[in-house]
Amino acid sequence: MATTKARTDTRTRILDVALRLLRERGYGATRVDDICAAAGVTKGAFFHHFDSKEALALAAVRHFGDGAARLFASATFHEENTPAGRILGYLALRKALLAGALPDITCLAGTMVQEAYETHPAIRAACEETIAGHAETLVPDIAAALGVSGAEGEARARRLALYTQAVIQGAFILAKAQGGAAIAGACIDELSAHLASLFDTAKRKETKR
Amino acid sequence: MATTKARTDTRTRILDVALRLLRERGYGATRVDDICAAAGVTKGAFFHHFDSKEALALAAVRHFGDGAARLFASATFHEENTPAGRILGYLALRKALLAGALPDITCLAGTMVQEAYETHPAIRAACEETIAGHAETLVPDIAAALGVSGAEGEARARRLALYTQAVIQGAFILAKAQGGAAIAGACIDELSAHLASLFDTAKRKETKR
DNA sequence: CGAACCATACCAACTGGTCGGTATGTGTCA
DNA sequence: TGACACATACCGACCAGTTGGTATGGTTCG
Repeated sequence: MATTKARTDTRTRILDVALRLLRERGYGATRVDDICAAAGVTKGAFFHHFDSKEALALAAVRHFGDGAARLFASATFHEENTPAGRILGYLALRKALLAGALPDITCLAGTMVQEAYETHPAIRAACEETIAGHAETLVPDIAAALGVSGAEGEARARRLALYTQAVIQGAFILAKAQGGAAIAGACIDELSAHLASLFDTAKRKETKR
Repeated sequence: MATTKARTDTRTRILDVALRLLRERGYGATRVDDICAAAGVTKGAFFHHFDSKEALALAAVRHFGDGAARLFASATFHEENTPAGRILGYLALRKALLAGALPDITCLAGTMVQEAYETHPAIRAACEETIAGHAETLVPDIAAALGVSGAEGEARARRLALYTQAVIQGAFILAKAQGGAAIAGACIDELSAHLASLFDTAKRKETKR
């Protein structure tokens, strides 16, 4: 299986490098040659593994999504014993992840979709899937923390889950504009307070009942 | 003054077209030739008015910011007679502006900064200025609605003003990912409810006192 | 077993087209 | 007449993708 391993290594190396460069420069400004040079492979190898630059971008979004999914799935906030605690723990982790350089902490899907949404439908769809899929992991806990259920309750929870993603994506934009992640931390704090207040109101209603 | 007028016309026509194309495709994917063709001018005219593509992008961000400033300065929400009413009126206007095609309603600064923040410092700075300047127009009313004052109160209001911009920027990203502005409306609704709740709490405290 | 065959992984050089930018000419108006 | 506002034609660098090949390791069959 040496061949399979080598193949995986090279492909993954290209994807890791592409992930970094795409987050730094965006899709249009990232040259295939740059990726090849940074990954230490030739262009022939690149086009052996990926049909086109667009196919690479697609794979990179999925690669990014997979990595993020693994990261959050294995995080400790799941051990909190209330739904509200888990959601606030999730946000605390998101804030903690803001340490580090901007290209390492921002969302590839959010970055690329702005360039791609009108011109590259496949990339747009992959970005949408990544963001929506991540938001979806929050829905059950948000619904439970709000004390809602049924289709309508789930819809409300889903709207809030997407709202959290909007805040985080917007926080990244402000961070990029300001050239530092500080503002993003403040945004996540504000979001945490907002959600805590919503969960608190829900809990009080529940207790009263 | 015919020459001055013609000059202004051409320059403005280029800027208007560039604004549209940059919002549709981003900086990297927008060709100077595309802009020239769409504006009905030749390349010579383009480079007569702008030193480089980057200079055009810079001017386009400022052009966008100027237009937005004019739009919001002349809006009717300023006639609301409470600070909270004006802020919620502002958000209602932002929601109303979501009608129309995505490239027409999204923020050029937020779109371009993602591509430019690492590679084009001048563009990043112009985007930052546009976003921060717009947020700044909200600070006095937010501070008043929160019933805070002094340097610390203003800082709190400024954080909230930036938070509103983060939500709106993030809402645009989700809208682009989903291919429709509906989600952005939901995000602004959530933000409105959050702010209304904050203002309400502040008001109650004030009354009690 | 081992020779013939084949698929996979990768490489280096090249190509055809694109794109930002320039050099130079032309018409117009004060 | 000269300064300004363009137009035309062109350049050189760049860049996604191709081509024609090699090296390696696995599979088949006598």
